This record gives sequence, structure tokens and C-alpha cells, in this order.
Amino acid sequence: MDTSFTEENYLKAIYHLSADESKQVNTNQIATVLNTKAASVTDMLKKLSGKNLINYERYQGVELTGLGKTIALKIIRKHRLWEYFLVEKLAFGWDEVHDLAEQLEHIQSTELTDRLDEFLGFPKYDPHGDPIPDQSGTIKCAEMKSIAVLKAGNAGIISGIKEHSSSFLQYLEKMDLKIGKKIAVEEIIPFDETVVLRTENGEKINVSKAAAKYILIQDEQL
Amino acid sequence: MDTSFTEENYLKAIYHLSADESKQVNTNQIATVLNTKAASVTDMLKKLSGKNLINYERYQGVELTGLGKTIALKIIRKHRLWEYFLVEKLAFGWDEVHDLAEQLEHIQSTELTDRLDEFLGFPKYDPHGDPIPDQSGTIKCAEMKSIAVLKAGNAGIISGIKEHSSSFLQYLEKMDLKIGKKIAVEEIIPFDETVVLRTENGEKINVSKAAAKYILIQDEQL
DNA sequence: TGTTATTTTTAGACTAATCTAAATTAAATA
DNA sequence: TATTTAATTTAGATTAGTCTAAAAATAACA
Repeated sequence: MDTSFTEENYLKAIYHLSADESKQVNTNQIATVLNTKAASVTDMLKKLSGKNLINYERYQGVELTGLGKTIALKIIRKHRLWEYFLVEKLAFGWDEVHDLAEQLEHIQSTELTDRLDEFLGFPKYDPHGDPIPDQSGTIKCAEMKSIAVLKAGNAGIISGIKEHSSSFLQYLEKMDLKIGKKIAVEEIIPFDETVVLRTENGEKINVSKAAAKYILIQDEQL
Repeated sequence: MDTSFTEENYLKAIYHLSADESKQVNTNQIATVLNTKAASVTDMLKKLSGKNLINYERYQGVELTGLGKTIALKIIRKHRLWEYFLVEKLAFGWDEVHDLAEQLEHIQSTELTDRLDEFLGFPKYDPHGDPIPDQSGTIKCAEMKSIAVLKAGNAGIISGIKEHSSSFLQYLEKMDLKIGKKIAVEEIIPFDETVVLRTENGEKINVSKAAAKYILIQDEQL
């Protein structure tokens, strides 16, 4: 199966949209995230449907087929491995690597992907805490919850984020909230639901409700 | 200046063709190396000319402008740095990396290129012995001569090749002729001009006239 | 349920890169 | 120099991906 740069971007977008909502994805949603027009999306959906990469019926939205999902996961695997490479080996900031990984993820070579994986020591998570699919496309799906739902006394490791805008990434940078950091919730201030976090070295960090929603923690990374 | 994937491939092809012959490059030559048709080349030449990347007059062949040469050298820099990465870090064979580097060379980011360069330790030569242009596009142009023109007693370091087909690369692999290897010409057998090489550890390697033409040596690598 | 609003699709056109086939120019040769 | 040959360019068509504007289907709501 031969997929173009553009087709791959559509598959990836559909994957991400259906992962968030785990159901049919709409034409307009796709148009929005890909910065294109609904008419263009419809054209591409017909093409992808013809290649058996998606199930599509007019006006009913789409979902990926098994094959489409496999391809999407391969691209996501490449994206996250390259992000890891850029941050760990080339010392890029985690807020700088997304656009580069968007280019690198389309390099065609399973051999290259697997050797890169090995070179990096088979990492399980990318710099944003997102899990990296393995060769077979399997994702280690750790339980993650937003710190906005925690109560005082709860603790865990910052493991992921639900918002990837560079303004949010820079906010995290400023607050010194990094993936892998161990934190505990000290209290939640009733007035505006500010979450007060305490780190291992005693540092205190105040996080607004708005930001807390987008920060995910889990009990222990494998 | 914004150049497409395809435009970049044309610029690179023109650069290589004019480096070999240091003069005007013909439409048909370009069509041959890019595996396309003369008519397509003509169209693209008009486009590149309009962008001031080449000097072009109908029926008279082309040459790169300063700007065109700068862009070509940037692509070649990226190509050779990625080849070095693939061989030195990911343990690919030097005969396996060309097609991958053809893809990677089009990744757009000066920052990435420069950081990769640093990560690799600012290598001067790629795995095939070709010089890697620096940030400013300058090439360290060491004197290299074919071992076919040497006489008995001459010595040097294998530094480059003039033929990049994978059959030739595999031949070199078999003969254990690697870039960086110190060799001396022991004798040239008059009958068929076979070149007898002696390596540092006393190994004797017989190279046919046909192969000798494509193997380059220099006195000392910097 | 009927009407309005929203979403999605179709129709037709555009750009970049390519092609084939025919026409033109330059080079080679008699 | 005239004629043949080879190289190059033009003309017109094709494909992938995109767009705008208009039509069709669905959803929302009075």
C-alpha cells in the first residue's frame, strides 16, 4: 500500500480526532485541524475510502479501517520517535520539535524507524509523555488522569498533556512542570480552584484550574 | 526563497552535472539523471529561471546562479550529514544510505541541520569520502586523484569514489576497500594494468584497471 | 411537523509537475 | 551550402490536491 504525504496527514488527523471522541469523525473537524476546506476533505475521503483505509458514507462521517489505523499508528510511531531524538540527542526544547517531527514522520523506511528506535533505547514515551507505538503498532496505554480531578493528598508523576499549543508548552516550561516530575496535590483553594502542587524537593507550584485540566498524571511509569 | 521538493532535486542535479564538467548543462543530461523527459525539464528550467536560480537561454543549456548554487550546496550538506548519521549512528551500510538521504535532505530547518552537524562532531567527509559543505556552503576541496594514475611506490588514503552504483559499492565492500584506509601501490602489472595495493597491515589487494579509475586517494585527511 | 440553519457534497476551475506528439532550432555531414 | 540528424521546445492533455460557489442532505427548533 502506497500512501502520499497528504493521505498520511489525513489518516493521522482522523486517528487523533477519533481517539479523543472514540466515534465517527466529521468532515468539518478534519478541515479545521488540517487547515483546509470541507470540500477538499470530501474529495480526499472518497479517495481514502477507495483505498479501503476508511469507512465512509456520505453525510455520516468516517472511521479508520484496520488497515488505516495501522498506517496511522506507523506515522505516529515515527513522529514520536523523531521527537524523542530531537529532544534527547539534539537538545531541542520540547516546544520546538513538533513542526520538525511533522516533516520527519513521512520518511519512508521501516528499517530506519526500527534502527532509530534501537538507537534511542526503545523509549516508551515521547517528550510530551505520549506513548510511542512499538513495531507492531501496539501502544502502552497507561492510565492517566487530569490533575483537575485530583483531591488534596493525591500524588503521581506528570506523564502527559492534553493541549499541545506552543503557548501552553511555554507556560509549562516557565512553571518548571516537566514530564516525569513527581508531584503531590497539597490543597485546592476553594475560591478559584487553584491547585497547589508540591514537588519532591519541596518546591511549591500554583496551577490555575484552566491549566490543571490539561496536565495528566499517572501512578508510575513502566 | 521557497523551493519545492522537485525544484531542489533539479538544482542538485544541475550542480552535480556542472561540477563534473564545469560548464553548461544540457536538457537531456538532466532528464537522464532525474529519470524524466526532456519536455518536463524544459518546463522546470523556465520556472527556475524565473526565480533567478539558474541562467537559462533556449537551446543553450543552463548554469546555476549564485543563489541557485547556495541552495544546491545546502541540500548537499544535508544529504551528506544524514548519510554520516545513518552510517555512524544507526549502523547502516554505506551502500544502503543513499535513498534514505535523498528523502532526509529535503527536511526544511537550518537549525536542525546545524544541530545534527554538531551532534555528529562536525564531520568533514561523508561515508563515501565526499566533502560536507559547512554552514556557509564552503567545501573543503582536498586534492584527490584516481589510483589509476599512480605509479608503483605511491601511497595515500582512500578518500572518495567517482562511481556510486550499489554494485560498485558492494565490490568495494568485498575487496575491503574502505574510505580512510591507508594504502600504497606495490606494482602495476603490465599485462592488464591491474593495480596491486598493500595496506597498513600487510594485506594485498588486486584492483582491476576498470575499478581503479573510480577510486580516489589523497595525501592526508584534515 | 414545517421551516430555518448548519453541514456536507457536487460542479467546475486552478496550480504544480508530469507526459506524448508535433514543431523548431542547432549541429553534423555530404 | 544544402540536407539530414539530433536536441530542444511548444502545444495540449493528465493527475493530485486544492479552492469557490452553489446545491443537497441533515439537524435544530419553533
